[in-house]
Amino acid sequence: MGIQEELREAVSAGLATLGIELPGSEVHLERPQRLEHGDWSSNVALSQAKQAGTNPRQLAEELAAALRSAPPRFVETIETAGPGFVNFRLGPGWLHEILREVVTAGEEGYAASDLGGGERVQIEFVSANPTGPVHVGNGWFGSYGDSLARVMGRAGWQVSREYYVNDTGGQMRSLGESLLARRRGEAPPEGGYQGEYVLELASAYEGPEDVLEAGRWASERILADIKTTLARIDIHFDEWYSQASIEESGRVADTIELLRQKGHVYEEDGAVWLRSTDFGDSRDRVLVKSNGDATYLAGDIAYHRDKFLTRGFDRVIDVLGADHHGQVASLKAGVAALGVDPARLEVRLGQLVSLVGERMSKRSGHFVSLDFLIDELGPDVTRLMSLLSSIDQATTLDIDAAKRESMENPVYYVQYAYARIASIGRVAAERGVERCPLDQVDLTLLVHPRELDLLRQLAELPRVVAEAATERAPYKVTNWARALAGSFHGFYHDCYVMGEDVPPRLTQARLLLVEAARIGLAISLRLLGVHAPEEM
RNA sequence: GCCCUCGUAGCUCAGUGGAUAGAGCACCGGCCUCCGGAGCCGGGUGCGCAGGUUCGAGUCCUGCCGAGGGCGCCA
Repeated sequence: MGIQEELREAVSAGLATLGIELPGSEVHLERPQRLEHGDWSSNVALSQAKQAGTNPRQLAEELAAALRSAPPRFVETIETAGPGFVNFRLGPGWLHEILREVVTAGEEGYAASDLGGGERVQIEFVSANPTGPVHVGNGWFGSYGDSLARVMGRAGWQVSREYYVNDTGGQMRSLGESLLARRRGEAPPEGGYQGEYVLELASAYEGPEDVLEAGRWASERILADIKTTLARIDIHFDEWYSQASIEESGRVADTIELLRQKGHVYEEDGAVWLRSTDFGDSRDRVLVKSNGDATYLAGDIAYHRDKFLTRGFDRVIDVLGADHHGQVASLKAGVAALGVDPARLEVRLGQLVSLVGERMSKRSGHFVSLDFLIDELGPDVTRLMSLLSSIDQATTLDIDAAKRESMENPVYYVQYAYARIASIGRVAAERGVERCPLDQVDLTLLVHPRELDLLRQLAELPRVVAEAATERAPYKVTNWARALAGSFHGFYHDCYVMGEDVPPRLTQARLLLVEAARIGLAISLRLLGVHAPEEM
């Protein structure tokens, strides 16, 4: 049982002596923002006072008194403060226990959990149309989706990463027309693809003057480039799922038939409609156009039928740009019509990324490619920039500013901490200082405020990873990594590991602390997809 | 017109209904005899506006203002 659970149980027991029944699992505990408020704090007196028929301050006082008579482990003082908080100040022992835990669990085990209970979740992200290079926005949500997958994986979900490849007729034809036009030395048709890349592809194309075949050929080349680009920022997929394959296999028609059998479909004006209003949509939607073609929605429903009913994912998370907001209700309705609980489909809409003075559009050819951004900033900066804040936050990226600031960038701040740790290791090796086994190190020597601050930070990582997973918010890991790096730099400055006046036993304890910091940083950087460099 | 998301320091952003709202950047001062100065220490009244809910609101509700996005037999 960790210290947090022990405190919860103690509070629960203390409340019981006052005639208030509240299970330990429901006791709210938090780490106060200010150190003067102790190491742990509970607001139960505030939340329970009303039911108990007393005022919060009085209840807090009574609870504190009850707890003082049988203080939990490591607790040194119990105080009441503010409107009725009960604050616990702990001795450094609990932090030494954390240190032991971090080093024992190591890079693979620390902050890993079974929170997801092995639930099979598919995360679909990027899914950019293979009609042109991926742009900055794709990379932004790509980093998000990939790090979310890493975070949820560490928190006990069984995660699969998927890219939906939109390689169906209409777009392939348009791409093919643009390609063939370029090969003939003409401008692409109205509404075609104007980008430079089409010109390059056209000069390499040696196939027949067939629009569809030219389009398919081009999209394959483009998709290969997309894979290469995403791999530069360490994004890889378990599955590249072809939309055309669903159509060609007849599963779209099949799905529409299934919906018809379930009575959710009707015909009007020569088209086939889904009665999506029965499932919360604002209007009914067309599944088959009057010209006989299936709509995008029909394909998307068939695709999600495959996700849920054929492949059997417990949960599906679609990461989309906010510009896809309009299709969410229809897709959820379609899923519900199939008999799948729509709550199992989670759509994360990311606010759009804009660039200073740029308007991105693939068709017009005006966009900043992800490759360009990586060339400018490097893979680590590119990746971390997009994981600096919530995807609910609309951002305007200023590439020039990012370059100017690159030496002051948070990435370097964090990586520098890692490099310093590695450097300590090298110096220790040079001086022949070897690390003792864990059970021979006297951790009680670690009492410097900087040391304890670093340990407090390390203690947070399991909670941060769990929160990042359940809230689908990998940027929380970024915040933690920055905070840990800050704690480490402070420690590094004030606490020499192998300084002249540092006794060997303290050196040993600090070496272990440094190793724990390294483990924490390595874990967080790996979750973020950023390198942990030995040197810079 | 209707719907969704977002408005926090000069800038980029944190902030499970809790205590004196925090970081980084930029700006101004300090700090190298020892493990990397890409570092450390100090310098700060800003929650778009107005109501409401309650012991307590940056956080929840309503309205307004502002920004972005959506409302196709496009994908």
